[in-house]
Amino acid sequence: MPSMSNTTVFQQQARDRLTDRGARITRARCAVLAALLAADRPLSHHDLEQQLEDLCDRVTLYRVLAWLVDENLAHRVSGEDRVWRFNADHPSDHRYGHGHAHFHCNGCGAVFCMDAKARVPAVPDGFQLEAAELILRGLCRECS
Amino acid sequence: MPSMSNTTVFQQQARDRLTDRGARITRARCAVLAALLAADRPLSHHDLEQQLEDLCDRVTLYRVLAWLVDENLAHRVSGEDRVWRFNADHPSDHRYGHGHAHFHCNGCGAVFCMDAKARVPAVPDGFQLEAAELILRGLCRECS
DNA sequence: GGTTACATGCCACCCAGTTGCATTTGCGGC
DNA sequence: GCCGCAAATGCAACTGGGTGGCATGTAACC
Repeated sequence: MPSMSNTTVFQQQARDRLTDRGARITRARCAVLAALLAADRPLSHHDLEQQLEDLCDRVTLYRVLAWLVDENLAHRVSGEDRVWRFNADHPSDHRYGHGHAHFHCNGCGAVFCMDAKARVPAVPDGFQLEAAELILRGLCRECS
Repeated sequence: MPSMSNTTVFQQQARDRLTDRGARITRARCAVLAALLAADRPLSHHDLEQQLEDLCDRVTLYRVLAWLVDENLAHRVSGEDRVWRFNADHPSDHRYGHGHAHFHCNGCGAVFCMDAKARVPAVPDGFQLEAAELILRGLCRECS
């Protein structure tokens, strides 16, 4: 990736993902997916709203995010602060495995993806386990 | 506990806890704490509101719950549905250890406490780990 | 270029939780 | 038993994340 700006790289990646899906290429989808791909941690609706300025409506942003999750292009992390954060799924480079742990910073509220995975325990009879999620809490680099 | 109804037992337990703390005994606190003690799983604000009918105001309920958490008489579980659920802490019988796993039912949304505990992994340099939480998802007995 | 189904913008709304403030109430002291 | 006061409660209005409905705009196929 020579003189191409990072932004453009992610924009292109985003477009490629969308065309792979046979989905409609729209400004909002490209921008949101590119932002998620570029981010090193899950972004909240609020984060994205700021980053994208008024590229699209608040509601559209919600809908695009929901759509991305639906299409398995992103996944949703629910935080202690009752806001959802979104991560682009990286199928090519599996930076983090599926069901990887999330670190929630008690200081700034940010969420980070970790390599660690949840070890799946046994559950009582009658319960059907489908997924396990490991949540870590503490202070991130900035807040320590 | 002979002819004493369960309700009364928990009411008494609740009163005892409050007096231990040297805290003021109020109708709302007794009722809420008793309800939590009697429950076999974390209760949401909504659950409690229904159960207590109009024993107290919506806001008071929020305040009592916050106070109980503050006093370490209860703890809070955050669910996927963005509502908080509350569990009485059982210090005498440690039914569940601290930091025990929670099972979230994808069917009815209920949350259950489990014996299993999170295994604490290593975190990257600069991060300070304070707590680990294990979330299990699937179907509960009723929903399977 | 024209058509059409899908995406978007705008509106008003819902729901969980909070804040401010006036009123009530538990409880220790008389 | 009664008083006084701090603590708890009730009420009303508010906040903030998220949703639903519907008219308009637009990507993609022809």
